[in-house]
Amino acid sequence: MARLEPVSFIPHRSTLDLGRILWTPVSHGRVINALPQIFWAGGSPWREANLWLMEQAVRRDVDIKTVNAKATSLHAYANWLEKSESKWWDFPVRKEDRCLVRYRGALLDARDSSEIAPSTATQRMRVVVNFYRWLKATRLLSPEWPLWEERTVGIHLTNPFGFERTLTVTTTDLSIPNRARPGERLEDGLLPVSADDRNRILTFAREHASEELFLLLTAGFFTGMRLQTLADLRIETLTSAVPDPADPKLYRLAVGPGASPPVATKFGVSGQIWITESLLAELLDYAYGQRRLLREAKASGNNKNLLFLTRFGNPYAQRGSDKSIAINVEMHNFKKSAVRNGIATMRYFRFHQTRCTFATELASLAISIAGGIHAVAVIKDALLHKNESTALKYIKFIEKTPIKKELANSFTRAFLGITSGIEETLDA
DNA sequence: CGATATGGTGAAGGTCAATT
DNA sequence: AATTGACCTTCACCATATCG
Repeated sequence: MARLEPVSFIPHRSTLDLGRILWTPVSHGRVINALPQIFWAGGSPWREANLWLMEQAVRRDVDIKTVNAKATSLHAYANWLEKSESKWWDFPVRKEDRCLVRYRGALLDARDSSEIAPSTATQRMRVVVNFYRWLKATRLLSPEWPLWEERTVGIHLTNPFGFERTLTVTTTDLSIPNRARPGERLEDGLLPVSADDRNRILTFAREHASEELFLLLTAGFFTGMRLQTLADLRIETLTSAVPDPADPKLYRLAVGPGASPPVATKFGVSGQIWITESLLAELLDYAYGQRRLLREAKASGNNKNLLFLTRFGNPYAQRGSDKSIAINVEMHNFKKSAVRNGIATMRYFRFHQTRCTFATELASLAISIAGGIHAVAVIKDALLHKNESTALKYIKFIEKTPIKKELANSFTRAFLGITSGIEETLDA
């Protein structure tokens, strides 16, 4: 197996001094801490690939994360080359014998047998083709035959204001289109859980999970906030909640970089999140409870006002990134224990499904009261979506799924105000 | 299409307190 | 005081959805 290793790299310049080559650090160069480099199983580096990665890493306009993502794709290719005993420069006359064509086939097989997701197959092929483009441009590879056939296609984009423009891109006959799998999928490819399952999950969490996870799940199911946002909620976010004009039982929380205090959101969207009076009260209860105050005491300065802290007083959202590994891990264990205890639907449960479930419930309620078009506005508003298209997916999903709703459930009662309120404002 | 944000996972490592 | 084990966090890595 080929290896992928991060290497520390300082840019140098070579000068000739009395016939000797001297290497001096480039004065404006940056140190690259984790430059990914690929090594073959025998231990020798894949020089061409590593040079390509390095060239991108020194560019200011490319994020090192992107270089890493590319290295991962190229690493997968290197492994395939070794496993299939192919050489990366092997381009014989027969098209089906060429390494790129055979790699494409291997990716398609892996995709069709569900080893990798369709988007991963697409990504891997794209990166490899990019790499070969660079190889050709730098003359590191000068094959006798063309590696692929290129053509130009236009991609239609619609911006949030409804203007259309066309993006012209070059594609090859090797690229793998990302066909969506059959079956309805929503944001992040997740399916919502039923109201019954939601209640079962929350009941189980109340008994078998930490108080923090229980509250996070509850908040996720009833506000639709992402884990990242929940983990970054501040006490002041709760205390400065304002009642919604549409219904005094509903409050709104300000989140995003524009809120005060700021709360993390995906793509830095600022906006207002709906929360029911009772859930808000429960969170505030927890905020001033002994359990959380003990954690607050251990927290450092600007973390003290976080609503959710680990038992060491650390934020659940990992510093310097948007991950929340502590929660991931507890979710993982929670899932296992739930499955052991007979909640079979928990096997494939992801935290993000709480958001998806919220959106779906809200969508079906909004449709039944205000109709599809108003429902799009409600969903977009509640989930802080940038584009209507994402909200529309939920609506389409609901319209295709027979809704067996118990109209008197608590969710409906709680959110009646939102939908009827929107209807009034839109009618006015 | 290309770039990147997001978050899921196994394994290693850390913390704490009961037990030896 | 050292050991042990439950519970938890962190590290390193990976897949994949989404934006322009």
